[in-house]
This record gives sequence, structure tokens and C-alpha cells, in this order.
Amino acid sequence: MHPMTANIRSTAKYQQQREKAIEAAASIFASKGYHGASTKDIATHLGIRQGSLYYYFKSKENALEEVCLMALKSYVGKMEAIFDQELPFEKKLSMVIRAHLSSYRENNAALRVHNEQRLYLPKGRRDKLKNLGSTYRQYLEQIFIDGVNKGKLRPNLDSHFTALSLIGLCNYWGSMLSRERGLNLDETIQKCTDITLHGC
Amino acid sequence: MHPMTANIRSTAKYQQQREKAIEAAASIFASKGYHGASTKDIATHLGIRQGSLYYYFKSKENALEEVCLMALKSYVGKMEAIFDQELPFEKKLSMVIRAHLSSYRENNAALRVHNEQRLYLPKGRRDKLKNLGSTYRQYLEQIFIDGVNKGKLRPNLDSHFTALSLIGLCNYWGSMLSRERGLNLDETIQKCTDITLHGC
DNA sequence: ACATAAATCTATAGGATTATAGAATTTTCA
DNA sequence: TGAAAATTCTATAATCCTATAGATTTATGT
Repeated sequence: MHPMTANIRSTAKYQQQREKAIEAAASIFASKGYHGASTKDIATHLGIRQGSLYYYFKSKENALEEVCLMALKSYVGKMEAIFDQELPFEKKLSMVIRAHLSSYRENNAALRVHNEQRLYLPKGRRDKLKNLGSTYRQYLEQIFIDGVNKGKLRPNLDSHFTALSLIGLCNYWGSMLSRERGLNLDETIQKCTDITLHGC
Repeated sequence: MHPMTANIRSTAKYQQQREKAIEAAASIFASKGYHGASTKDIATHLGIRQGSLYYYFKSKENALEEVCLMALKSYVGKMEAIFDQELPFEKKLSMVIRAHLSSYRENNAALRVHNEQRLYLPKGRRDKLKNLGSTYRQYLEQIFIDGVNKGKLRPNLDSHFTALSLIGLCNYWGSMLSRERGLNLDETIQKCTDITLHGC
């Protein structure tokens, strides 16, 4: 039988293997890009045949969708965990940066795929991603707002702009960390935190 | 006759039309990605037939190469012009940021293609790009080093890290500016300069 | 106006790709 | 063990894509 049935039933084993399929897709999409990767590449990486992949995904596009969703969910989850703690601003900031950068260093291919390939999804298929991304941004923004309110940051700070800039900075260094093995993670975290706080 | 001959002869008209071909390729690659774009897309955008495109490019890969080179050359050119002027650090910094961001806003598709698609070129084909990119980085780094030497920046500043971070920041906001038409250019330049100088 | 060169066109070889249908195999569990 | 369900396989239709060869049209310069 084929996917439709399986998706409804959703065995534990099915879900587990599906997760592996998403990871395989993430890995292939990350190295070859969405359009550059073929369903055969992904299937081979999983150890099955091209046609069998459609037992787990409705389409190649659906695979990209799932990869991006998986990445963002874990990303937002980490952020929530940090946000909920009662910690001084500087500590929270460096924890967020650590979470972001170490995700990349652990070669979280899915996160890279989300950042680099999500725009190849048709607009309608990006709504959930937008919402999750927006949630993340709002948490980060709130951390800056709290910092301002507690007098730790200058009062005229544009928290929205700052949050986005930090995301941009982390994506840049994260992508660097996942490509350049020589780069030191802790040092990079330290420097990103420092430049965000104090500029130059 | 075909390309080989033409490439050697290189009429003025040929060069001019070739430039248009590179721009068309840039525009298509920027919106669909390298692998997602077809040579037919590019040709159609130029108003010629798919096969005729090979009068201007040896291969699709060669087209990507030329797009990236064109982008980087103009990018480095602008930087050199700024670098050579005798100006205070803050002014130079904001000029560099303006040059970078306004390139994106002018919808310089080629620059986006370089940033987002150059890794799809085989390693051997990226040497020139690496050198140009490295030149750009060195100029920027030198601007920070000069700032330190003149006592305008803290003496322990890591100029290399700072230069790369600024490039990452500008690529992020640049890409944003080219996608979100509502975003104000001057304001973004101002805020990028400010956050780079002072952090938060 | 004519010969030559430049630019574009048509047609196609040779592959590769996605998605589907239905057969074959493996698992599960009563 | 044996029937039903789950998983994977094979084969293929229907496109689509790059690159090339050679014909055709357009431009140039004398």
C-alpha cells in the first residue's frame, strides 16, 4: 500500500523511518541545493530505491517542506527553553547565540536548508515557516526589550532591527562553522556576543 | 560560426550583447537558483532561443561563473574607490555599507547570485572568485585596522572577525532590501552603521 | 550590391528526473 | 503458522534539459 494509508495510520516505526528520510533529504538538500538534488540522491543516501521514497513523501517539494519545518521547530524549541529561564540579559544573549551556532556546528543540515532553500517553496507552502520564524524573532526581540527595560541597553535601541541583525550574523557565522572545520566554536560564540553587545 | 571564433574576435557589439546575456543569467539565477533555472529561461529573458545562448556561453556553468565574476569585480571596484579616499573612519564605514546595500537595492541580481549560488561551481572554478572576495575583505579589514591605529576603535579589536561580520550583516540586509520593497534604504544604512559601531 | 563575417535559428542526440502503478518481499500478531 | 498489513522493489510514462551541428538570416564594409 501507499503513503496515504500509512500517513493516517502512522506506525511508530513509520514515524521513525520517516524522520530518517527527512534527515537524509536535509543532508542532500544542504549539499546540492533543492533543485540540484534528485530524489534518487536522497533515496540512495537512505539505502532505498528512488521510487520507495514516495512512501514517505508526497513529492519532492513536500520533502523540502518537512525539512524546513523540522529545523524551525527545534530552533524555536531551544529558544523557548532559554527564554523561559530567569537570567541576566548578557547570559541569555550568549545562550541564544550558542544555541544558534552549535546547531550549525552539529551540522544541522536542516537549518541550513531552511535558510538557503526555503524560498524555492511556493508562497502558499511557506506560511507555517513564516509563523515559526516570526515566533523566534519575537522571542529574541523580547529579550532585547527586556534588556532595555532593565537599563542594560541604551533606551533608544531598535529591538526589531537588532534581533534581525543578530539572526543575520548568526546565520553567516553558522554557515561558516558548518563549512570551515578549523573554526573554533566557543571563540566564535564569544566574539559574536561581544560584537553584538559592544560593536567595534 | 560559433563561440570559439567569436570569443577571440570579440566585436564591440558582441561584448555588449554578452553583457546583456550575463545580466539575464543573473536575473534568472537570482530568482530560480542555479539548478532551478534552465538555459531556456535565460534565453527567453534575452529574447533569443535556447540554443543561441551558447553563442555567448561555453556552458551553463560558465554563465554562472561570469555572473559571479561580474558581480565581484564591480563590488571590489566600489570598495577600492572608497578605500583610496582620505576620510575619517566613520565616514568610510558608512560609505562601504551604503555601497554594499545600494548594490542590492538597485537589484543587483549578480551580487545575490554570487552569495547564494557560487558554491554550485566546482572548486577549481572558484579560485578567481576567492581571490576577489579576499581582496575585498582585506580592504575592509584595513579600514578597521586604520580605525584602531587612529584610536577611534578599541585597541583589542579583531579586525578580521569584524570585517567578516560586517559582510555577513550587509548580505543579510542586502538580501532583505532586494526582497522587501517597503524597507527604507537610508534608514537601513544608518542602522547598520550604528549597530556596527556601537552594538546594542 | 556583393562577399564575408556575425548572429540567430531549427532540430536533435543523449540523458536525467519526477511520480505512479502494481508486483514482490518482509513484518506483525492472532 | 498463516493471513493481513507494512515496506520496498521494478518498470515506465511523460517531461524536461544541456549541448552541438548545420542551416538560415542579418549586418558590415568595400
